[in-house]
Amino acid sequence: MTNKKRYTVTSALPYANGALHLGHLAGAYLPADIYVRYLRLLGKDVVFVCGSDEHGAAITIRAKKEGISPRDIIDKYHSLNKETFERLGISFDIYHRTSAALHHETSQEFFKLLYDKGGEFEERTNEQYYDAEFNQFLADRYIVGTCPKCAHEEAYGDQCENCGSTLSPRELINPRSTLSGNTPELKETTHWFFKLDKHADWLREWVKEGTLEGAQHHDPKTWKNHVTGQCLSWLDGEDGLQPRAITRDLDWGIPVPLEGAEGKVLYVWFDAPIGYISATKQWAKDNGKDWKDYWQSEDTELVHFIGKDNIVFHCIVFPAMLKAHGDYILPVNVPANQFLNFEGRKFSKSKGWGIEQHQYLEEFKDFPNKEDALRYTLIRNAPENKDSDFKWDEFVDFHDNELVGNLGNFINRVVVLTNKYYEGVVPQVNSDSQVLKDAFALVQTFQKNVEAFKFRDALQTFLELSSLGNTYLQDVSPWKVWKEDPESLEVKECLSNCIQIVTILSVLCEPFIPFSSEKIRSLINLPKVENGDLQKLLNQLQNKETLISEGHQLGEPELLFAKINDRKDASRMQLIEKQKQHLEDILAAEKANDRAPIKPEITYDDFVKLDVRTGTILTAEKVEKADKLLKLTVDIGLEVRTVVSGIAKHYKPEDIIGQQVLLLANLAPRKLRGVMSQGMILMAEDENGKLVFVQPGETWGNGHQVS
RNA sequence: GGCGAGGUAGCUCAGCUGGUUAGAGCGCCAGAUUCAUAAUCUGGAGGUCGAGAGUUCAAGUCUCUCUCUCGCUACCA
Repeated sequence: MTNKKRYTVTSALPYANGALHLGHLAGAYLPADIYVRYLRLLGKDVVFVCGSDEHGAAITIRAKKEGISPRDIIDKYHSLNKETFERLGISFDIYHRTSAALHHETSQEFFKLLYDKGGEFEERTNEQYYDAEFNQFLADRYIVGTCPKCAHEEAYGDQCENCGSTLSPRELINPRSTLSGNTPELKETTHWFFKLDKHADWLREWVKEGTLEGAQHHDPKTWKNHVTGQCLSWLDGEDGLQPRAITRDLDWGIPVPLEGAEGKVLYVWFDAPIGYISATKQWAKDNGKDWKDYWQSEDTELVHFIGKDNIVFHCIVFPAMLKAHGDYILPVNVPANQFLNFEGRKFSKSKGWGIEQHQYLEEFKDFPNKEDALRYTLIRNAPENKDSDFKWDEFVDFHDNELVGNLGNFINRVVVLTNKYYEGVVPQVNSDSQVLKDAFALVQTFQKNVEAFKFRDALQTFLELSSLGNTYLQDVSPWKVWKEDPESLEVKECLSNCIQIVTILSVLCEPFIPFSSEKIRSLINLPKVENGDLQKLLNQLQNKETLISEGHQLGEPELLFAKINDRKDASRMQLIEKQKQHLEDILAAEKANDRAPIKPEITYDDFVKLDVRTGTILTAEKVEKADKLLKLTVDIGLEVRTVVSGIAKHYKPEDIIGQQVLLLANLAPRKLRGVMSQGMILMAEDENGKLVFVQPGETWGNGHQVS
């Protein structure tokens, strides 16, 4: 954290074509929310913006296929995501949308300014395939056709998956649109490209050294390794930076603000990051602020929170745009997170693997602490520097051990004891005791961690503070002293110190578990934490002032958190078991469905076209520069064939010499990794992908037919 | 094969620019305690830091080689 006057914090704009899952939350939204809430607690001037990214071909295509309008789709997901974030306590100052008129204007102005300035864009005209029925130009992957190299009939416009050739759509024989199935026509079209390449030099210096035009802009050591690494691999990559198209032929998006550019819109990655700016504008308008203070003032720190898939856009492309424009500040940090997996696998919507944010809220609607339980677990195990894994068992452990056993229990002990001994009134205070000094030290460590975007460590430090309280309480054991002497000063001091610690906890936890913070405050009968409260607390600790004064009346004891693994009430554990069962069902279903369905019927004539022969492997060797390929020579009686087979992962060359096999002998020859393969070895594959030779059941001569 | 990340206690992981007996949490074992949601506190066991070589007075920490894992990618089935 720099000591700037203002802070502009952004979270990646979600694409309004679907719901978000826990990985998104852990990656870009929760960390940003924590940082922002922390800044607010310090009394900083901060704006936290986000919103829906609502343009792009995926939305129009889906709309056409479903027979609804793009507007229907974006409205649905915009409200779903906005509302879900709210319910989870993600405290955006504004959740805007890129379909808003203000955003269209802002993007067009931005484009126009770069265009008029000259030197930033170039125009390129070429012919592209066009689907007349769907009335749009086709991206490469929306075109299929016959591969010119291997005659595979389902090759994509950019690549043939059969022979691996890199293709361009024009090379396909019999191209078809995947939208309408029709043959697309070629049409000439013009697009604008942003000359990213001309920005490479200063970008490299900016990323590597943190300097901008000779001046120190940020400390590059504060950037995460994987962020810097990925940027440099782009900047120093084989082809370096290339001009990138920033327009598309589409009827859904922001029209290119130029004469003769009808039917063209700004491409998503040009338009989406500008969404941060337009969101800020709208917020400023609604709140009587000047948006320029937050984007064009050197006194402002800009931070983008994103997932690792977005690093290049936020560390290279968008900064280049901002710099090209000239009036804008650049991000001081882009603390991108890696990915969160779910129970050992990637989130997969189609397979039902994982859980979406709104689903979680729905499934756990009867769980008392659902928002903070989730926030806590996701941060506790956030993919800050490497991919991490969400597990239900850990969710239960973290919740029950740390939130309930450590934090909740400490607070409860303190409130119960104070109520028992002093009717809930804060006893005599000594704000200069050692335990409070220790607590202050932990608060400072906590701050250091948050400011370095180490939220996992911050949470751990937070928990250490709660542990400090438990240990202290145990050491003094006021319940023992009390039995001897109910008027003991030691007991009063101990409990008062504990109450001070609870007060600190109630503030520190607010960025992470805001709902619980409020509950803790009500237990100690203080108002909800508000902006600047942490700063106030720091000053008080520094000056050894009391945080909560003698005579203050606490609230009634009440349990903060309910254990999940509760012997008296199984209901919460059942929620978890249900989730785990759901995953097991998916796995079981996968296993059951693993046998591929029977292919479409063929005739006997089709079958007899195959010439399968018995054979024996004579020699085998690895094919160079290929992990899976073995080059075999196979004796099929009449002749010896050279066959390349993808079995290197399953068999060592020396182990299969003499192996009897079945060979598809009349398959068209094909070159693989430079070796001509004359036929194909028949293999059987099980559900784990294990391959095994298919062979005659007894020793058999070579060259006999299989029928 | 290429690119990237990584192999540190049973599990999940910290260990920055090389420097005293390698750490935390969970789990396990033992004990203390009863204010508290079978919570808490204390102590203990457990690691030749993937393998080998090298640089160095000194290496999880630097260099090289090898090996294995994961992701992307290429080649497949």
